[in-house]
Amino acid sequence: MATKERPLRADARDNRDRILAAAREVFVEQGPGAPLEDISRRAGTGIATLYRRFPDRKALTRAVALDALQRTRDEVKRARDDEPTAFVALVRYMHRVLDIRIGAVFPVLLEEIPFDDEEISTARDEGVGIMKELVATAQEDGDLRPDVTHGDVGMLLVRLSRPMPGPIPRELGEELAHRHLDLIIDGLRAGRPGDLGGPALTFDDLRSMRDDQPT
Amino acid sequence: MATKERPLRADARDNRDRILAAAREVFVEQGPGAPLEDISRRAGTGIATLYRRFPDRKALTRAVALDALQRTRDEVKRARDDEPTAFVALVRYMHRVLDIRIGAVFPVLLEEIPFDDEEISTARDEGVGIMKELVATAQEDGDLRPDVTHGDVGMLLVRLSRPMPGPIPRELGEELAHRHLDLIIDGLRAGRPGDLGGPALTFDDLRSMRDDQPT
Amino acid sequence: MATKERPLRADARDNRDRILAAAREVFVEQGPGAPLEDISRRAGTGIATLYRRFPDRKALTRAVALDALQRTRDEVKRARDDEPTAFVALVRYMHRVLDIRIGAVFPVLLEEIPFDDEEISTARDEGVGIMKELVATAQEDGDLRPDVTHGDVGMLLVRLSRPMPGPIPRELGEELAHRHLDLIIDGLRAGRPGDLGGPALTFDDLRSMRDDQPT
Amino acid sequence: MATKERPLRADARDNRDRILAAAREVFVEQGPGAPLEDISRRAGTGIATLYRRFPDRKALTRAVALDALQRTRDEVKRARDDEPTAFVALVRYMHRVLDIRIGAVFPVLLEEIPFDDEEISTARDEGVGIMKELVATAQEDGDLRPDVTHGDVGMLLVRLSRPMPGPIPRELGEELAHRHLDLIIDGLRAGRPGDLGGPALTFDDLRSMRDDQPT
DNA sequence: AATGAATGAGGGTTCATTCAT
DNA sequence: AATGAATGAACCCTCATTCAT
Repeated sequence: MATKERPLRADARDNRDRILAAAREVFVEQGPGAPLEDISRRAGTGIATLYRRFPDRKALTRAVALDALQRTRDEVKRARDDEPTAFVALVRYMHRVLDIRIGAVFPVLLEEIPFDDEEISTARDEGVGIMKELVATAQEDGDLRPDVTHGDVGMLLVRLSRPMPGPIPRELGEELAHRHLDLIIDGLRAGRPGDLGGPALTFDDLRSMRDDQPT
Repeated sequence: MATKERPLRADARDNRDRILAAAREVFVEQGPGAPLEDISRRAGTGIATLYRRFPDRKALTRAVALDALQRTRDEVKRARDDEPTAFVALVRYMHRVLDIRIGAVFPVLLEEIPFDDEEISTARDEGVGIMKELVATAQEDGDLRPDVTHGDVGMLLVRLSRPMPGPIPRELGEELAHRHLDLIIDGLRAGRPGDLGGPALTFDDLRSMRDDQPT
Repeated sequence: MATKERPLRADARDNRDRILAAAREVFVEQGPGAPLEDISRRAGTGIATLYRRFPDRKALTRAVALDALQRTRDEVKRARDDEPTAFVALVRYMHRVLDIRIGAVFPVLLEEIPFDDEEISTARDEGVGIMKELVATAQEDGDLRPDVTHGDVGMLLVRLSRPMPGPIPRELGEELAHRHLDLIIDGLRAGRPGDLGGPALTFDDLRSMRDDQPT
Repeated sequence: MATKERPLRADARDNRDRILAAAREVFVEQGPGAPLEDISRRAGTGIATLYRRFPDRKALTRAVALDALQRTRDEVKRARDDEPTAFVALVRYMHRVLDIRIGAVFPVLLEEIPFDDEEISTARDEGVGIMKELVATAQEDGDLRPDVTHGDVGMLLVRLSRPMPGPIPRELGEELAHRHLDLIIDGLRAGRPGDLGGPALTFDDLRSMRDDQPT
């Protein structure tokens, strides 16, 4: 579904990479609706070059998202492999996700990428799969409260990944996100007094909701 | 300061209220840059009617913000007066704010509203003032962890107020927000293991950031 | 063509007059495209009252123009009757026309009022007719150079009647118009060295041009 | 001061020139508030092309004004250098300005252009300076009446530059303007009977009026 | 292959005109 | 009869996308 591309010439490859990096930055700063010309300018190329690499906004968004999902998957793997307990791995993973900032494109991702996009699905499912295991294990270990789902973990990360509105400088904003994540992590620990109300959703629930929408 | 408006005709009043309600909803769903025509359509009026009531986007934005701030202030007062402990009052207040649910936009609004707008300042300062007291008292009572600030409380509410991206039905989205708030509240309780990193900001810090911006 | 109106009630008559006066002022200040709401506000009535008296902008413009044309005709009559020579009468008439400021609506008048508007035609033709006589007589008297036409006189008045663009205060602008008229009058006197080039047009020429335009 | 523009591509240069020419024409015909879409249509381009060359209405207006001022300055220089007497040079200059024919808009433009725009100031001051000399010399020579100012000359040109309202074909309109200019020139000659009333303004007076406006 | 230029569609805002009180 | 409110059409400007060099 996403193969068959012959390798790009070296300079073209460079351009593609620079555009992707610029897009990541600009999306984080201005949101996923930022003017594409801003992106090409930051990448130091003409707008037409951007369009040669990415046929339209959706393709660019998808590429940024795919990249982020792959990094996310790599991070969760590494966390699982490196850390002594599932809970510690989960904590490390969550902080890394904030750094990757997939939240910047997540809304568009959910709304516009076709369900059967293989590369995307693969990266996401691999990442989610491992995260799901970490959640289960941490609950078995008695470290993570039993009434949260891996869907909660994902959604909380989305909430934290979006930049705070307002005139908060970028660096400070990132520090705040990590601070608030720490706070949430303390709420995730086992032994909390109250039971959680509200719906306990999984990623599969979210996916099937999307498929129901006729929009 | 409410500049000498004579009472509107009944039908005009109705329209104004409907437009305000529609704006609240649409801003939450689409962000504060949403097309004004979407708002007027949802209110069931023509676009020019919206403009007759609110001379430009800023005026409408301000009205939505003011309304939300006033409701918020009323809720925090009621919570303080009705509930047995400061912590319980704080919890109730946070859930109510999610229902008012407009938190997501108001930091953005504050950027666009002149610093010396009296009605806005009054409503905000009253609300924040009481919330600050609740935070302090709950910490003295030993119910709230000592390393969170009232700024954290406000910002967490902002994060929770934005609807999750994707095709999640509105009602479910609200239930999720309350669920995640419960989780966060458990993280706010005293006696948590880890210390919070990151900057401990107050509302005054946020305000002074705004004043520093050259924009 | 413009009779048959039964006399208005006294207060309605008042409103009509106030609106007409306001329109004259506003057209002079803002040009003939000024917002009608500005006019009704200056007249101290609601916009709907204006529309009750004048079904649309054209009707209002026409009324202002008719009023100005009638005053103009009256002025030229009075000048002819009062002054000792045709040239002196012509000079007086020209200065009076500047005060009446018909130029403010003249463009619209020429472009939008139907050719067969009787009241308009009558007032204009009476005024032009007398002016034509004055021109002829002044030329016979040897006071006015023989190569100008009454069309030139009319067109020069139009040029002088339009307000100078830019930030010139209204009063000063009027004084300047009279000053420049004095200068032009000196150019109109008999005994000038050069012959005039260019087309020597009459009002009838202008009228027939209009009728040719398909626009 | 010409902000570092690299030379445009040939086709873009063509478009720019065509848009500028179209703007000149349309502004003269419809006034400086004419729809920009009319201008782009007359230039044979899309509206966005106009906006690519001129970021907003002000920039276009400024470019038209600058172009006219530069041509005017060139004409007055050439007239001064070529003609035997100052008066003859002045006469030639005035006729040339009518051909440039943009006088009608530039006072309005000057309102909208920052006082310290160097290119504009330079072109204008050079042109006005030479014209001022011509006026003074012609008066010393006894050819020009002593009671007119160079401000009068400029303002009369503005009045003549605007097209007559109504359906007068463009060519005829230009011939009329030259005819009326001849008439005015005869009024400007020395030895005229009447003294001029009204305010004798200079360009500096007009400029200071602009600076006084609180608008 | 890379670039800058051109385009059309969309959203903000104003105003002439019609409608309900 | 008089008023204020509501409406749609027009114009400004921005941006995603296509085209010519």
